[in-house]
Amino acid sequence: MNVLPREFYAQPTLTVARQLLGARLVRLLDGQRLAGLITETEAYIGEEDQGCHARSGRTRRNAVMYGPPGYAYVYFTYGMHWCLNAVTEAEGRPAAVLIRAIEPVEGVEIIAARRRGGDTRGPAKLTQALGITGTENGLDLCDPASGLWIEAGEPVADERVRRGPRIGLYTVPEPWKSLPWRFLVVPEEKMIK
DNA sequence: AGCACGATGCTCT
DNA sequence: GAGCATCGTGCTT
Repeated sequence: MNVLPREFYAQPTLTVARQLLGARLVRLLDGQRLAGLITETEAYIGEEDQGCHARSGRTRRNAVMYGPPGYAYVYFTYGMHWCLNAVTEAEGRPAAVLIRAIEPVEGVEIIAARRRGGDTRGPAKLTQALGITGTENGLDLCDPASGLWIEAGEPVADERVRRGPRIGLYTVPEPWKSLPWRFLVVPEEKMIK
C-alpha cells in the first residue's frame, strides 16, 4: 500500500492530472477492496477558469475545492449523477482534478454487478461502480481510514497519453472551452501502429 | 460508429 | 427559474 501523500496533490493541477494516470483508485466498500487504474482525468483550475465550478466564487457546493489539497470533492449533477475530484494546489486556491475513467483491477466481479457490464469509463459510471456519493464529499484521500484513497501505480509513458479539450463544457467561453486540460491513456489495443 | 434527446433534481441567482 | 464537469436509449449512416 503506497498511498499518494498530500504533497503530491499540492503540485500544479495539470501536473497532478497527468501524474494521476495509471494511479490506483481504491475504495473500501462493505469490507471489500475495489480498485481501478485511472485512465482519464481533467483539470479545473481556479476562479479564472470559466469551466470550473469555482468561477463564481465560493459557494456551499464548491467549498471543498477551497480547502487543503488531497481531499475528495464530490458533486451532484444532471439530477442523478455524482462525480469525483481530487482537490489540488494550496489551501485557498480552488482547483481539482476530475477523475473521468478507471480500468477495474480489484473486486472486478463486484464492480461488474454494480455497473451493468462493468463499464467504468465515465465520471458518473465509476462513482456508481465504487459506491461514491455526496456522503464521500470532503473525505481525506491521503488517509485510508476514510475508505477512499489513491495509491501509486505503474507510471504511464508520454507515448500512451493523449490530451484534448475538456468534455461537456457546452456553454463555457473560449479559451477555457478548448484548453487541452483533459488527459487520457490510449487503450492497449489501439497502440498497435 | 455517431448523433440527438429526454430523464431528473440540486444549486445558485 | 435556469442551468448543468452525464448517461442510456433509440435512430440514422
